[in-house]
Amino acid sequence: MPIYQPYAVPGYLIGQAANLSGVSSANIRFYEKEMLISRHGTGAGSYRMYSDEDVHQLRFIRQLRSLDMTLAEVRTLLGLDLRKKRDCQTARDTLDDHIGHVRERLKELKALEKNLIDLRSRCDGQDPHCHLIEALHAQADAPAPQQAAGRRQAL
Amino acid sequence: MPIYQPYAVPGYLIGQAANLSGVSSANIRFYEKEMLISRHGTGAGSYRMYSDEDVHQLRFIRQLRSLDMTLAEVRTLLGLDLRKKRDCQTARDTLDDHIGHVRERLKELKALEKNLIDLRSRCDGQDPHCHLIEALHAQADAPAPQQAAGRRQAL
DNA sequence: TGGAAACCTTGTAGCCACTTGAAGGTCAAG
DNA sequence: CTTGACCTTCAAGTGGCTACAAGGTTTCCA
Repeated sequence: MPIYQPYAVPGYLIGQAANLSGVSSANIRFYEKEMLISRHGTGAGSYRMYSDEDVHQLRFIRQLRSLDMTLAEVRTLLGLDLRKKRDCQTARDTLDDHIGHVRERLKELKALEKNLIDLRSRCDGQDPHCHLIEALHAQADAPAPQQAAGRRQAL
Repeated sequence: MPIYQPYAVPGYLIGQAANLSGVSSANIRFYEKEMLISRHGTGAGSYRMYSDEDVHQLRFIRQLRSLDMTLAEVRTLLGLDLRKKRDCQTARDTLDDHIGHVRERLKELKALEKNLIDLRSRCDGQDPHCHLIEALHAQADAPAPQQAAGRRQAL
């Protein structure tokens, strides 16, 4: 069964590039708008066409995103030359920063878990008085440890 | 120095409520729009006025947000009666779910940290060839462990 | 030749929980 | 009457997408 195959030109349609890279079509267009991937005219129709290198680039981006890097970080890492010492330094710095972010967020989440477990332990559902709701309201009025604990963040 | 004090009415202006609660003025207006806090007409001017109870409610919301709960969860917990058994159950369920989310995210982040550290260890900046950039590109082309690892998420 | 199926296009809006900015109104004190 | 400290509404931006609507293009099959 010959799948949908328009044009006899070399390259992939966006849907095929999506399948090969694991990045959705809509997302590929989004990356194009964000200038993480370039669009090259096909001549024939108005359909976007992608080469094997494009697909690699998409997989590369996907890989960095799966490491929770921001698109800004991805932009930094895209186009680095592994033979240039400066680029290698840039890559290491970027990664180090990112590891720092991850560790910070880990710390916050661990503190959060502890806090939540402590709260949860106050209520077993037996007492006619709900110590859980009570504790939440009491903590709200406590003045001290307000600024601590993580507000919801990107990572 | 008698600070800015318009009207001799009991209650706080939005900025005062913001200071007392730790929730910014803009954020209070946002919560009002989201119906997490109600606006009561002042009669006098067109300024919003807040009571001590309102301030408590804001602090309560802030407390739940500092536990990384969503506004949907906050909505659920707002207005629960600590004397009702059903409400207590609701509170416990909500908290249990939330702890589940936090633990899931912790797991993901820990896996991520490991992955990143492994990557980082490949490059010391001595080799003329950057093994870090190389590894990133190589991992992008590896077919297997694609779906694993966390894409950036809310928590 | 005609029509359905499968793909593509652009554009817009929505998600979450806010923050920032513009343009202007209201109040108290000097 | 001005200053300035506060308030108002409305709109848009943040990040990284996803989803939808309305329509165009291409291939295949009867």
